[in-house]
Amino acid sequence: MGQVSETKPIRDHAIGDLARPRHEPHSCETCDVRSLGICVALDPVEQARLRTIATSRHFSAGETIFSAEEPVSVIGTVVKGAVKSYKLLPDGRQQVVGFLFPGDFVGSAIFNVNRCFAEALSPVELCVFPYAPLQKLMADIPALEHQMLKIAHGDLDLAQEWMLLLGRKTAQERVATFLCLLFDKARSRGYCGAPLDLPMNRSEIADYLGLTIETVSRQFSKLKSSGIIAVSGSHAIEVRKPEMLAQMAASSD
Amino acid sequence: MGQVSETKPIRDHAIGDLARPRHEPHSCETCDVRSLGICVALDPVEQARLRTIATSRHFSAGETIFSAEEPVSVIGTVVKGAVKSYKLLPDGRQQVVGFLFPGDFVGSAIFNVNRCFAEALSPVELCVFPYAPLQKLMADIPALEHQMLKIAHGDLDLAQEWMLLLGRKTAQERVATFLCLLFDKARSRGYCGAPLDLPMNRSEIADYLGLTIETVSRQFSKLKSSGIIAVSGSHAIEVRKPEMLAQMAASSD
DNA sequence: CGAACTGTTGAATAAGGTCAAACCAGGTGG
DNA sequence: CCACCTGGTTTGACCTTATTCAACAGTTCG
Repeated sequence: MGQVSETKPIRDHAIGDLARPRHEPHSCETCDVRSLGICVALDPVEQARLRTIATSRHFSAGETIFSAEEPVSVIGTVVKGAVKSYKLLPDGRQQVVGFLFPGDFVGSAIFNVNRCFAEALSPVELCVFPYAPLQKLMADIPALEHQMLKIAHGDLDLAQEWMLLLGRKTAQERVATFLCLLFDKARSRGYCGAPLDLPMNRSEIADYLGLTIETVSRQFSKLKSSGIIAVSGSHAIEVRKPEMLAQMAASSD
Repeated sequence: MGQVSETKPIRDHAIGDLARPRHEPHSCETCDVRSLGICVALDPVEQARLRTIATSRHFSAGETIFSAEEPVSVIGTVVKGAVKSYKLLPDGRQQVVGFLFPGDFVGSAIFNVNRCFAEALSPVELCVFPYAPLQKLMADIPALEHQMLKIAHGDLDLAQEWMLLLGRKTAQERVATFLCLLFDKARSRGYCGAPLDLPMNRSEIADYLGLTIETVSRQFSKLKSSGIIAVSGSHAIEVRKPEMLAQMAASSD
């Protein structure tokens, strides 16, 4: 062991954080992710209050959104793009603890120091809530805090499900589980049948699954040659036999 | 891979659940774990309200407290003993997602179906809150819900830290991290210097660390022969060189 | 068009798993 | 009180899976 996946080659320019303009968020009425995440649970009045503190922030692909051990700077909902959340070992070994998509919540409203890193995988738009005002709103709006609790428990269950994957599944099962997860997520958000778009590269998949890029690549090749998936250009994947994939996810072959 | 640790040999008699008497909890004033868990955040009046719905339940060593996929039956605080929380794969492979000690919260107040299993490792006393009344209290007492949120975020961070361990650490680092965790926990609760008591067996440690019993045993032997720990009877461990252990936890050797 | 990545494939290696035997401690019963 | 049994634990020999190392192919972009 000791698989160090070279941490970020070029795409890291977390400078200009102060200079970056903070826009008003796009109107909540037209927001794509209003039906997801934090807003679902709020009535229109509460939603309006939340909106008064919200700002929109953009991050370019590869940019660090926040780092572990630093004071919490960003809390909010992903509106566009994809984010990876990860932890590091002193020697650089990396574990991705989650990929976040539109509607997902990023950052912790509870701790005041970040426990993990977050990086934009593609151009990302975030609907951000500043720390102190959010605290106040959480204290004021029970539905908001309750929704946060729901999200936290969902995340916890997902993390524990991933512990099962990392601790007990084979490489084949891990890759199958990963693709199933993406497939199901896409389907639940109105997947039309077109190939899935993987916003992360092989190295990031490997760091999510506790494997090396080579092993991930080999497993993809296997799935491809058995006709379960079709790959075009390594970032677009079409799931041809979802049932077989689901079956492989739990019991190897 | 495919390490199946024989699931519970004899110690499982989850019968008599209905017949089991539910006692009034011991007085909160004398409760050992009042300063931990859910109660810390509450003022005396709130604590009293929580007490009115609390009952005390006992489980014998090896008894199943609840099972995944079943309606939530038990939510509460561990008062005495130790609990393991775990997930299973269809073929019986097991991943322990957490060991719970006095003061820790067991069960989810958010889902209505259990996402994992819980089993008593030793005779356990739980301070249990029935589902519906707890929901009501959570809605009524903001401090209670906020405390739950804090706990959930703490658990989430721990789970993600464990993902890092399971995905990226070597066997040696895993065992060292595990012992450090127990050692730190013991110290934070007034550890006197006596040997640590491990309420779980090697198989359960293995299922927590994503290893086999043999590997765990070998790593223990290594630590023993290098004088970092001293073992007496396989359930009592004395940490002789905490600094070295801590160092091994992050970077192998 | 070529440099620089990113991804794929192959061969060799090592970490940890599997299988099996020995060991040990705690409980039982003579 | 001690021999015996039994389940958990340790240790050893061997094997498998995934990693490592290395070469090659495909993309992307200046």
